[in-house]
Amino acid sequence: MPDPAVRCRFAPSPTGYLHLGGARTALFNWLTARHHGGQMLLRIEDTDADRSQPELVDLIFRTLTWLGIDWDGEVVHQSSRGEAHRAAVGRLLDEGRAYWCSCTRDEIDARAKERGGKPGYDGHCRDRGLGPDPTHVVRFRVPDDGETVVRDLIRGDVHFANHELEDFVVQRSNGHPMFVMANAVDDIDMAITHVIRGEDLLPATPKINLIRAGLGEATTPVFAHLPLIVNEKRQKLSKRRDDVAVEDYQARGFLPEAMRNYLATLGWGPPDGVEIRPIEEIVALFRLEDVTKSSAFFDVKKLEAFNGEYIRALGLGDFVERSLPFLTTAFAPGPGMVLDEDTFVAIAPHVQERVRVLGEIPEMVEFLFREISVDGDAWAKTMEKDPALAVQMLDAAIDLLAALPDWTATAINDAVIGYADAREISRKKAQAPVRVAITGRTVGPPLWESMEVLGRDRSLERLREARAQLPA
RNA sequence: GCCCCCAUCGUCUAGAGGCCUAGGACACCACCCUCUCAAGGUGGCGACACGGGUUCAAAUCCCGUUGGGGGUGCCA
Repeated sequence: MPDPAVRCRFAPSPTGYLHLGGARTALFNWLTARHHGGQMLLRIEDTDADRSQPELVDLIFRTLTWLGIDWDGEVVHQSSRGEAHRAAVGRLLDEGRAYWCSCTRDEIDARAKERGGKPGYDGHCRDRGLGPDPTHVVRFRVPDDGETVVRDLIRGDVHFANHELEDFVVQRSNGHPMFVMANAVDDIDMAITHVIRGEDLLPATPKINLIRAGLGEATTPVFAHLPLIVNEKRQKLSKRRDDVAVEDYQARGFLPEAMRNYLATLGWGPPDGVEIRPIEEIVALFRLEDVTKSSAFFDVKKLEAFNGEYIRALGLGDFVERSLPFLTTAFAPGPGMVLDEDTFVAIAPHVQERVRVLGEIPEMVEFLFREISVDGDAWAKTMEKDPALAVQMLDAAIDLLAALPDWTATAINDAVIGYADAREISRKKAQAPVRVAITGRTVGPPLWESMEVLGRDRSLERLREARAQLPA
């Protein structure tokens, strides 16, 4: 049911392009916000100055927009909230919830090794009464006893024993807040009601709740830790190993609505089982409570199937418009290259039902826009395997088509197929040499339509060229 | 090591104790259609990880085992 009080946020850190996992997180936040008629906010988590790149922020905005994920209000840049973060750390310090620490990583590790057992911080500086220093960090004093509970809409209550949590750093020695600190403070100030993010953040959540409580915040937001999107080895998608940049999928010719629709099925399914459907319906049906618990494999094959359906559902004009950028990229002006939009429009209906991604289009229609180079395998399979038949069909086609009164696909079909049928040559075999002569390939759009679009002169020219390369 | 999460066809999922002989989608296979390739149509293959409980009844609840994953930074 609608609840306009719902406030979600997507909080990427600009350390790279938008990746699949981030896009899915953004989408589920957006679906939740729109489902309830609440707010979808954006926050850039750029507290790690060394790793954040401002120019990547714009790319993230563009990619979200491409996916049709919009947001409300001003984007919050975490880097501009230093004052609020420092004030919060100060409050923790004043109230004895946090303390200054001078320990280096090496010292911490050395002590851990010495005492054996669990690695991690031992609370060495807890009661040393240290003050600010350019080399000191601030650590949160985690209670020794009790437990911290994370209420998660997807996973139920998750319990963490406080003694398992070490005194974690909330402020770096350079004065910048750590992720959990900035995250907790900003979520409070932005009045976030639903924190929807990847499951990898679940172990950090008790720290955030501890900070909230330490800051005197009586409530916690509703958490929803989404199942991870994994690769074929069932590992979390990684930028190094896997193809995760959403921009790359855009460049390959995936439609944003197909991508968005597919992403919605990763960890969620509509009650009626209808997977491919308008986003409005998904918004209406989506419920965080229904999100799956286990990780989901990103299956490009299935994405392609979705994309193919979306492409076929496009109106012709829309299809052409979306295809053009891929054609102009592939068919950059040059010698022997003429990209004629009308020509593409003529063949487009046949192309539309044959591609799964728009990036496949140039290869399929290349023969219309420049001189062909016959594929070696194609030539061998059709011309060299049965030269007699190839010669017969090519000669027949040249004669019949030169004399054809009307240059239409139907007329071409009747002439060539009529010839083949009369001589009991299988249609499949009869068209093969002609196809290779015309397109240079064994597969492609319907041949007769292709020839109609190519035109009589160019078609005959190619047939004669191919014929010339075969024995007399 | 320790903490946490997860476990239904190859994959994404439906399933909230009897509607399950476990449904759908993608993939795969076969056939039909057909000028190639697609698209479309029809059919097929294919799963409740294992072991204990609870119950008249368990894919569904509980416990354990096994397996997988995530986390364990002055990254986020």
